[in-house]
Amino acid sequence: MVRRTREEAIQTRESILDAAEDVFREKGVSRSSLEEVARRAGCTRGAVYWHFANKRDLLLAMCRRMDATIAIHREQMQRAAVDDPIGALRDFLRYIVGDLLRDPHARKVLDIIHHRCEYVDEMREFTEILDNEFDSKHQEIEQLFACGQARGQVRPDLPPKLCAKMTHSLLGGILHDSLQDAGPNRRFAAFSNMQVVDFLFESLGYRAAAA
Amino acid sequence: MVRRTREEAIQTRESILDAAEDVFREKGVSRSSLEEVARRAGCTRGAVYWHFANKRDLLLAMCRRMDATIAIHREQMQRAAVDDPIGALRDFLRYIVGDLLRDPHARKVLDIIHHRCEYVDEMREFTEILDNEFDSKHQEIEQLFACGQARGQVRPDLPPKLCAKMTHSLLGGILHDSLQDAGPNRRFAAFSNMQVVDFLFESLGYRAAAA
DNA sequence: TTACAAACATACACGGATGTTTGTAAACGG
DNA sequence: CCGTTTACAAACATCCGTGTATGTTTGTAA
Repeated sequence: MVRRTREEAIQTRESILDAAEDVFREKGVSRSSLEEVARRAGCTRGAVYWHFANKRDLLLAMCRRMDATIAIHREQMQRAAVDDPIGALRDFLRYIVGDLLRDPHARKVLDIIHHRCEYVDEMREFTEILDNEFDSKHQEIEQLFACGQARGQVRPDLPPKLCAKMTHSLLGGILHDSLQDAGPNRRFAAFSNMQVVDFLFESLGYRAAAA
Repeated sequence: MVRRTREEAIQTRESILDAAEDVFREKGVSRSSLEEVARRAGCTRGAVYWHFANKRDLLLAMCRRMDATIAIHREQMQRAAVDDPIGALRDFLRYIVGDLLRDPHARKVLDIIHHRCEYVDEMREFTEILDNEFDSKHQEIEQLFACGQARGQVRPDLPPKLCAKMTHSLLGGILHDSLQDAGPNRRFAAFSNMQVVDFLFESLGYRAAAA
């Protein structure tokens, strides 16, 4: 059985990506071989190399696949930020620590790039993908706080840079923590994280935008 | 030249550890060979295998060497916590984001175990070492907040669990962030991190212990 | 129906890293 | 002063994963 139809080929590609998520998560990226990924996907390395240039390319595709989900919410936030910057930011964070961290696919990929992958020269691109979503969003977050503060949504005595750093670091820490435990206490963790986010915005003196 | 004196042997061991810090940080743990570590240390793999069982053992020793520094401060905190739990905790955090993050050795090692290393089965021990200092200190931190709250050092309406999660996540995020940039803006980052810590405790309603 | 190309499977070549073994000179204790 | 052990260097055996090249079958368009 070779030369599948186009649909079947796409299915193969997806199953390779799925398998990679599992294998990478279990063994770590560098310690897992494309051979095992192929086995887990029910094909051979031939198929893997047909769909992807190498392991790095596979990992990249894996990231991009789940990145699509986040991107939608991020764009939505940017639109909402026009007339409620802080509220939009808060909602985005609530989405991340809520829905996103409850999605198994997203959890795996995030776990991989956070704890199962070594960041070094060639891997720079990955950092940038993540950066686009969370990290180095610093500038944008700071901007949002500046706008929000001008509208009286934030405590006036807090420098936007401090607010941004606070928000950014906290989110990073929450991700770091809650990606570790895949146990049955995930629900609680997600709930608790939500509380943390809410407390943050309360501390920053957030009040809903006066439309 | 072989068979050095005892002192020289110790020096060799240290230089291997130093070299490992650099190599691991540059290439990532799995992508760096013991051969290169040896070269960088001015010896051969023979010396490395004499002092350490394998790469994993070397990494472990590396972690322990710098862990010693932190342990001292942690014990000091535990003593100080007896009559000022929250203040002691705050000082400990200030030490971490201040002095510790300014120490080049500590920065390298922390960077390695945070971003240059894949956490998987065998690496569990490392997580535990780190956990002892920062992570899963959750229980202890929560305990401190409970005590502190009983003494009126913390806003009475905040659950200790929330305070702990807040503190813990924030610290994790700060470490994550500030280990990334080794640029000239490190000073500023350290300063800024200090502000973040202070703001956290202010938000939690911290007030000095009434001795 | 033929001819081509897609979608793989199989086989091969290669390097690079690891762990181990052996050699060896100098320090050290008696 | 001599045997033993220390502290390595050098050489060896081995394996594992990667990348690539080649083979094979089947959709599919002309």
